[in-house]
Amino acid sequence: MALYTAASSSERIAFNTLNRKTGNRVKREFIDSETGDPVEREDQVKGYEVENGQYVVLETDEVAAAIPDSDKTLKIDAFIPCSQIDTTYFDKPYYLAPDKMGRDAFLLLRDGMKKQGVAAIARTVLFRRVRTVLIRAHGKGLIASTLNFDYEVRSSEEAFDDMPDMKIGGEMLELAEHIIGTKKGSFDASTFDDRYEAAVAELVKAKIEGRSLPKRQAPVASRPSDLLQALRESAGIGAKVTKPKRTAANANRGAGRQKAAKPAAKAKQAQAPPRRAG
Amino acid sequence: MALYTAASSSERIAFNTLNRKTGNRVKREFIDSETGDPVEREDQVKGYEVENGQYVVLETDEVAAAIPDSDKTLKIDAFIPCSQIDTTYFDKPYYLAPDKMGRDAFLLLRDGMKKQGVAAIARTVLFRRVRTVLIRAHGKGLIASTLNFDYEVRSSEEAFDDMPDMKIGGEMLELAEHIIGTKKGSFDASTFDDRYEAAVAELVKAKIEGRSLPKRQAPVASRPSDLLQALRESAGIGAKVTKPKRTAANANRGAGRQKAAKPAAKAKQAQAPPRRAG
DNA sequence: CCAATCGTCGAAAGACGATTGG
Repeated sequence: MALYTAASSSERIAFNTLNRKTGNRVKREFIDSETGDPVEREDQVKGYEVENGQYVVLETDEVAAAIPDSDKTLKIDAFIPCSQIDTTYFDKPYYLAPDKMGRDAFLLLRDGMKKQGVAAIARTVLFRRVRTVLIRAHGKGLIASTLNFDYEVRSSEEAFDDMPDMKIGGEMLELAEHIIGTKKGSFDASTFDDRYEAAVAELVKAKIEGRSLPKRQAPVASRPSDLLQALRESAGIGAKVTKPKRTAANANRGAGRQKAAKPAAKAKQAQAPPRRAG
Repeated sequence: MALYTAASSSERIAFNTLNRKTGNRVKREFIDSETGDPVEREDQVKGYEVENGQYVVLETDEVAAAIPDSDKTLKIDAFIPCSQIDTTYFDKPYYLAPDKMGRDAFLLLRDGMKKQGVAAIARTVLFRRVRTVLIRAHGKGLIASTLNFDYEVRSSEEAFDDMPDMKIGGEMLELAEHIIGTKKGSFDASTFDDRYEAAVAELVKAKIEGRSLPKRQAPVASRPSDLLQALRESAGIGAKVTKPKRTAANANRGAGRQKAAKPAAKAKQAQAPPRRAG
């Protein structure tokens, strides 16, 4: 079977960090916190803090030995009724498709599960961990969701600790149901848009075109991929663009590193945590 | 309303990187990729790569201006039938509990939704983005799942591109259903254990106790939190523990940084501090 | 090339964001 990532934030606008003074990209170097000397990769070891400032040292290969062997298979443990699934455990979704070999078995699994109204609990090694996955029929194929480990999911008891054990009934409940009835809608993913992403895209576009952005204009929400397309088109127009000076010797290195470019604008964390809503 | 993280990997064993030669912790410094000079935080700006090596510069405050204002509320857009929900969009789960003020409204919402078999689609600002969340009744309270943005979820079309449009029927399907029937189980989160985590915990424990670990022993799968407890108990026994040398001048800084240390041996948080969103 | 990892920051035991492994 082949796994395809079903959800990914890779379409987001990606930035690199630059040095304002030179326009060059920035890279990070690891230095000793006491001596300030650079620490090469082969001198970096893992430390488990036993007590304040006391560490047990673990060598890279010792940690690597703990990684489970991957036989690249997906082993089904059991089939469970779809009604029993606790979605709190859901981690990431992957589409599952058959490879050349297992097409018949794949279709049998899909249709058998669909007919019985069950999902499969399976295990597979994914990124160094043995992951439990939940497999369900999904359209023409299957969808596998990795499940959080038991220790990762908190009990709701604490959160609902001082919840009154009271049930609403009678007229009040009818009123609530009426209000709910007036706001019926449907699950429409096209409304799940990302205004921050749109605003950042608009900002970049304005910069490229040499415009200044009106303060706090409400950005038009649209698919970032459309905006990326627009950005690419705008790019030719040119504006305040910084071209880093580079030495001939470094030209290749720099080009290679562009691939590593990573997403996401981190600006100031304007979000102070405790927030009241609702 | 208050939001409580329902799933977190914070109970995992966390390491710090050490310099093998000195036993000191390592920290990272940002340096200019061409000149090699350190780049201070205030000189770090975002660059959007327009073309190979050409960047549009975005200042931190410009990017920050794109962050939506948070009025700290949770606005319900609509109620949708639970049957319509596409779990491919699920991102992270949060428990929702009422604050002092809104207890009645909370219970009305919970019981009204439960009775009608619907979930609420709402919006709130979470970590700089306006997020769409799906709210459902869950035990005594509510659970809110952030939903992936539309552009983050891939169409399954590509993955299921060359899936034969064939349906299994008759005897073969019956056989499949029979096999499924023989492997019926239940959704049991206690079996969702993390063998890698357990093996790493065992490795650390062995190190602390001065044992050497048998090669590739099959680690006993148990809750990492139990293992962490065991580690704490072992810690007194002492073994090969590295104590970083520190200068008097750095003692305070070092102590301060310990807080920053991801508490590997973190005792279970009595109660996760609620993020207020309500 | 993408996605998961990893270390750090800072307060939220969570998210960011550069890096690297598959």
